[in-house]
Amino acid sequence: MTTQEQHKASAGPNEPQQSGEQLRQMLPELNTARPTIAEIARRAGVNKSTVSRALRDDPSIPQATRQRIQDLAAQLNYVPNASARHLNHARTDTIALVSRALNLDTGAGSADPFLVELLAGIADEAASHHFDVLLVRAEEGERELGVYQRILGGRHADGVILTDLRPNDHRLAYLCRHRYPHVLFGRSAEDLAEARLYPYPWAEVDNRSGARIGTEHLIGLGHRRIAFIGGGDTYHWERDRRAGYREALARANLPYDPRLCIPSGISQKDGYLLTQQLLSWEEPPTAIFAISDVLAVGVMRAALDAGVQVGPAFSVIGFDGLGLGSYLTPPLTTLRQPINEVGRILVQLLCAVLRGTPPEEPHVFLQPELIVRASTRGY
Amino acid sequence: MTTQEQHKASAGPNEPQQSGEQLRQMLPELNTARPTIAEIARRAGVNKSTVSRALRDDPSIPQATRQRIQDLAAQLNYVPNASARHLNHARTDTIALVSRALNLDTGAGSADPFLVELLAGIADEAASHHFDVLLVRAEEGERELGVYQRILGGRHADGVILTDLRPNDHRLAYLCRHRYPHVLFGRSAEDLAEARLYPYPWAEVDNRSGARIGTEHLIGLGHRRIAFIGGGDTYHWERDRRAGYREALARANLPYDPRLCIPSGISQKDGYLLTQQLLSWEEPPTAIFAISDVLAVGVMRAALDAGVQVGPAFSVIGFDGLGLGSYLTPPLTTLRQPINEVGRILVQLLCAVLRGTPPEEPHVFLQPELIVRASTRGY
DNA sequence: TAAGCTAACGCAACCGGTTGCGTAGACAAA
DNA sequence: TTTGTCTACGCAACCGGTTGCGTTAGCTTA
Repeated sequence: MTTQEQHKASAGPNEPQQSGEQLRQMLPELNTARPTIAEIARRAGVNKSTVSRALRDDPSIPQATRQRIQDLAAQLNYVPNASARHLNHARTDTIALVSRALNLDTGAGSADPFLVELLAGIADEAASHHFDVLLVRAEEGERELGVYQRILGGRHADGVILTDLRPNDHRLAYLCRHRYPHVLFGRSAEDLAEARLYPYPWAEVDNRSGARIGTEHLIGLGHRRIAFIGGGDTYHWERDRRAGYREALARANLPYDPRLCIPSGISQKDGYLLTQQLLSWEEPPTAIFAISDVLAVGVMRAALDAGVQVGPAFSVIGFDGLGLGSYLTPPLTTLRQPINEVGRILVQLLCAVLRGTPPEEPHVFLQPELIVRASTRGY
Repeated sequence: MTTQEQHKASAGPNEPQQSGEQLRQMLPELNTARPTIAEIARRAGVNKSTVSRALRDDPSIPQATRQRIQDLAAQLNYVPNASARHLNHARTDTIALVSRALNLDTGAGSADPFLVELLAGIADEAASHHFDVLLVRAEEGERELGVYQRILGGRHADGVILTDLRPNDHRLAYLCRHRYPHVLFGRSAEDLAEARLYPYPWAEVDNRSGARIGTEHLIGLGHRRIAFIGGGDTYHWERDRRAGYREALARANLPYDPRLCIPSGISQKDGYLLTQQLLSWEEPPTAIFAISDVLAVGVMRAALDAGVQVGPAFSVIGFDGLGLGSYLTPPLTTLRQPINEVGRILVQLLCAVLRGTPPEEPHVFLQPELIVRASTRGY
């Protein structure tokens, strides 16, 4: 319970007056007796197997009988029991998404806007493949692998989508060892010794190219002292974006100044504080590349508070393409990730693995799109 | 596929060169042969039933035997098959969340930031009750009820959480008729004829009180011509917020001017365009209550573009308490909804229903919290 | 030593579908 | 009438656990 005031329905306006006791008496028995195939068979005067076949439109059952049984089933509101079906087929037609963003204590502050977009893509594509989607919180430390054992070993799902990939991610070795079907959102095991033999597909947004393109955009505007704020060393996406930044500098023959490449947390507050520091330098940078839009928000607010006008002279660029970027003042230049698309593709790849027919091209790179707005271009 | 450029891994930098063909050969057989209880029984030289009991720490099995079997199971990496268990127990220990926000085409523009917070609360609480969470897209029209039939009738989940409640929501009657366990995020069937007999719990944020408090905040600042932008007539939350606005006016003996209460879509663009109109009036309102934070963003941008300073003289207030509100210029006064908390409570309520022991108080109102920022107060 | 009791475990049915195989019955051909 | 064929459907095992009840071995008690 939080400190939120919670009042009861009886105190609310115009609410029906129901106590828990009354409700307890009203609450119907749980509907435990749903019609089964055996029940339909009994009523139709045939064998279970005949019903099963009729419902699946097996041509060995004559059309008339089929129709009769189907009508009866519809009339009884029959729905096949998923567990029974799953048990037979040794499949559950379910895929799981494991995400850290579901944890309440990730320190990301408010919820990750990413996840919904990803989920929308996943849910949409999964539905069209007749798959259910299971949502699973990622655990950390000792219990991390236990999640996958429970979900895949226990057949809660047939396969799983991994996110938040790290270098030397030990989940990969574990999943391979147990032959648990999975796909990755994010680059795989290129740093594993057996990288070239890693057999599962992945899809990712090309973070390195995106960061390079963004940095080149700043360089093209004439900036020479470009700071890069953000990220730790934990996840691939952070490392890759930083690599893209350095790549752009190198291509432009600009020196890489480690003091300008600043590690940080992932909240807007980190962006705010670090930008304050940067602006207090004798010779501050003229542009800041924030590793995420959320960080960029803090960057821009710090500039605002310091009286620095964001635009061509002092440019800020973010990464992600979250909706909020266009509402900032000035609107934020950023690299938009096609998250929906990633979700769809991940499901397609995973379904292919589950069918045993991996796709022609198991490794999909999606290019982020540079969206130039006033935070670099001015009005 | 979008118009995004998609290139292949082989074109990416430093990527292992794997073709689909190679991968097809590498991809291990799906792990179909996981140990079963029968397998363990065979190896331990006992009966299936003994293994089953030993694994459940049944005291009728002597400690030594129990330990031996448990060790063997751990060594074989045994995980019980969920489908088999579910089939036995006539329970799946799974709850489903049905949400419109997962549809790609809801017209909401970018993804609903709500859902993640709600999901985080749900996932957290569900995990502590040992429940899985299934994510299901809401369908509309003809196929809407079919979703519930499939999920609950087919035993994909034991119960379901409904969102986006509407007046006369025919889903409620359907679920009651079939005795499908469910809880509501949002007010229930008070408009159903049998409202007082509706037996299922619900939890909701008190939208009416929130809107009233927000409006009273504006009135307290001296505003007399307060516009209310937003919402349609479809969902309870829209109607209730509007009702709260009117309630505050009535309590303050201010006239209700229908021209100031403007229906709209739910995107920031709607907020933008409607505010432009309002500002062009001969005698524009001095304050705007936007029905959601997203709309408020559009409102504030329109004011900015029109050269109207948002603050004490021209105040804007939103509703939701999304993280983005604090990043706006000026930061947005809003009513924060305790969404996480709602998620937790919904799960608690649903679990209670599934246990057959409904909670003492089945109807929970959570109060939104007024967060006053510079958009009404000034700097 | 036989009857009685309990601890320890096996047997088999069951959950709700699926499926390989067998067979009864209808009908045609010999 | 017998043999053969094909259609329409039944029988029973099976998926992987769970559970009520029965049985056996071992020990105590009369």
